[in-house]
Amino acid sequence: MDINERKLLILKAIIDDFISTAQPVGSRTLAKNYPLGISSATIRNEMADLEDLGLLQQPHTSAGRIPSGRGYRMYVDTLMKHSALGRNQQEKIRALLMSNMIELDDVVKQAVKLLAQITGMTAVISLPNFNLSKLENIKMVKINEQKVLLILVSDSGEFKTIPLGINSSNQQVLDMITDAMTSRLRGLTIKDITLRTIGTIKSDLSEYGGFIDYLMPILRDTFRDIDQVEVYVEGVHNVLNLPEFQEVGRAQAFFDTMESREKLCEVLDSGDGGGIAVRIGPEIGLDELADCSMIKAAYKVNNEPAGRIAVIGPMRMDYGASVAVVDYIRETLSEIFSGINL
Amino acid sequence: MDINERKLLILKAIIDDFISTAQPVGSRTLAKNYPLGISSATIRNEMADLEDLGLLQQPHTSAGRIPSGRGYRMYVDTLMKHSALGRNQQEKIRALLMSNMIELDDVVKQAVKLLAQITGMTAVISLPNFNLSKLENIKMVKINEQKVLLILVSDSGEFKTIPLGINSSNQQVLDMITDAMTSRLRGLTIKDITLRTIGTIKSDLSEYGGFIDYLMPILRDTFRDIDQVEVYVEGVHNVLNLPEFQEVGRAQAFFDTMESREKLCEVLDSGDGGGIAVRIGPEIGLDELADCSMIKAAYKVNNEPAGRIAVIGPMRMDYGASVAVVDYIRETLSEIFSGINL
DNA sequence: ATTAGCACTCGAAAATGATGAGTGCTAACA
DNA sequence: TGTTAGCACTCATCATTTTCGAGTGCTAAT
Repeated sequence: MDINERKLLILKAIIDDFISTAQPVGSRTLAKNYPLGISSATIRNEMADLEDLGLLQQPHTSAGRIPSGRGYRMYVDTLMKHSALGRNQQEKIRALLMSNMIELDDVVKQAVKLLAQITGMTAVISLPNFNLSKLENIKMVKINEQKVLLILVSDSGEFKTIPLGINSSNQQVLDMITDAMTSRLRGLTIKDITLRTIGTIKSDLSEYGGFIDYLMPILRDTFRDIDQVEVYVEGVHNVLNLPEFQEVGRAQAFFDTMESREKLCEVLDSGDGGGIAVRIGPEIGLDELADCSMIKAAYKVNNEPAGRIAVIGPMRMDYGASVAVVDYIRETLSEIFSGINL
Repeated sequence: MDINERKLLILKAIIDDFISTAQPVGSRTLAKNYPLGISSATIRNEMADLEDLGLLQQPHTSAGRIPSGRGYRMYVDTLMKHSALGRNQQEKIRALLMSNMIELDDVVKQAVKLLAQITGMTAVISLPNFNLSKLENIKMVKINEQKVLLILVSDSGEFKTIPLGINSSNQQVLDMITDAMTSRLRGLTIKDITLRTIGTIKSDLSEYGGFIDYLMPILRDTFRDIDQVEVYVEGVHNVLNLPEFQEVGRAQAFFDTMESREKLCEVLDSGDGGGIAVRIGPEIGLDELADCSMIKAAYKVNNEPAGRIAVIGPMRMDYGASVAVVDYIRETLSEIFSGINL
């Protein structure tokens, strides 16, 4: 038995219905609510075939059918309607994201909030890894007798501040040191900085020997420790509105997963870099999310792939709408971050 | 009918039992499990009296009794056992909080995590309001052609960084300006800074007229906008383990409340500044938390009241243990923050 | 190939009933 | 007079049964 046009039409109708009602859908309701032009009996036969093909499944004998993972996959790949985002929602997104924010972080935080709010699911976004951007400038500012603020500026205009507990020193000395560091380190990524690199700086500054000996180990440790990728999550609690999360245990497991930065990173970073990706159930690659789906995309900074943006929700999500939102936000972010030093 | 020693003993037993089982407690179990030396019938009579006194209540006719708000109040005020924290837990807390952290923020974040973890409930902590600390130093660091980092240092050694979108200028000019600002503003709190104060700075720097005209409105807006109190929340999801939050709706309402910075601030800041406070149900002063309890305390920085720390959980919480933890953490924080410029 | 008809399945919801923890009251007792 | 044993009564909880209906698969007629 092979799959034909009509079977696909029925599959689409079933999935559409299930997505909006969260109830197994039977032949009668299908015949009634969708203009398929065939009777429920015929639909029944086709549904049995679709089940044999592994695209549908039955929770129990006398229930309707629900889509299987493979069913959703086929739906997403070939059946679903790719709706574009409404004009007014586009406006809203642009307005909020383009309202004069100075820092990339702020824009990204706003974006993830928006994404969660619009989709009613959980949104996740990762920031470009600071480690991988090239250093442009290094500064140290004396805050008080015990504290110095280290400022690392990247060539894309992002910066990172790191407070250091360093005993008294004067600003001139700090400036000399950071000037030397900047000339040695400019153009390198943080990952590139090795013990040797730091050693060369020391030799430039023999006059401040003692202080340098004190400072360098601290800087070495600092550079070594800047490696966490920032991930922002929003709308975790939204899932409580969905029928599939009505058991507290289920919800709790989801929350736990969403609190694990590593798991999220793993899930975000897996797979192709390119366009927009829809991961269904086990495709996500994480047991805890085996009955969820994820839509993710990479946004760009200066036309280079930078961070990832994703929506996570039940398998039964409105793929069409969600893809549209993720795509539009990805596009808007990439546009905002294109070619400008914020 | 007045309240006597025995009634109090029974009340205490009931509350102790209810706290650990979350089940209405009846006369028989009470007689069986507690060495009260009287029969269940007598206990029944006393319980009826306690109910008349408004200290107990009955979910329905044929159930046991549960404590009322007033019952808990009496329990907390006069009956409960004030347990001290175990030696090893004390060690753990000290070790974690005193491990060389440079910033007050970091210590506080660690503290709130600990508090949530130890109590198994939700922990909230507010940071000292930066607005109210005296300015010690002001710096501006040029990040790149479009961006300047404003650094405000308080006399307690805390600082705040604020990125400003300011077009090109050179570091010398920025230094001149911040020197002037520092000498004018040192010792003031941010709240003290008015339009007039800013005006006086301008007159000091007539030579940079144009740039000042450009800069001042930005600074004015910046100062005006630094007024949010930071609040950290941890362990919101812990409540899902408690029987009183097994209905999703209930949990959701709680989560929503915990996400509202304003509500939390309101609740934290209300009432006396002094020692440790236990707020039971409606005493919290927030409808959404009317069936929760909160234990809160103020910690000190440099021996001045600074931020608040609190645990929020169901009315049926282990008050003795929770008070002990909150108290110990408050004390440890105050100690860490005493007299030292971090 | 399609569909009407029918017997059958099985979960969900409602109805029923047993259980038992709990109460209040009364009367007997120390 | 305070305490307690005894008893009738209440009522949530749980298990069992019943009913209901949406849904299925199969067969025979179109």
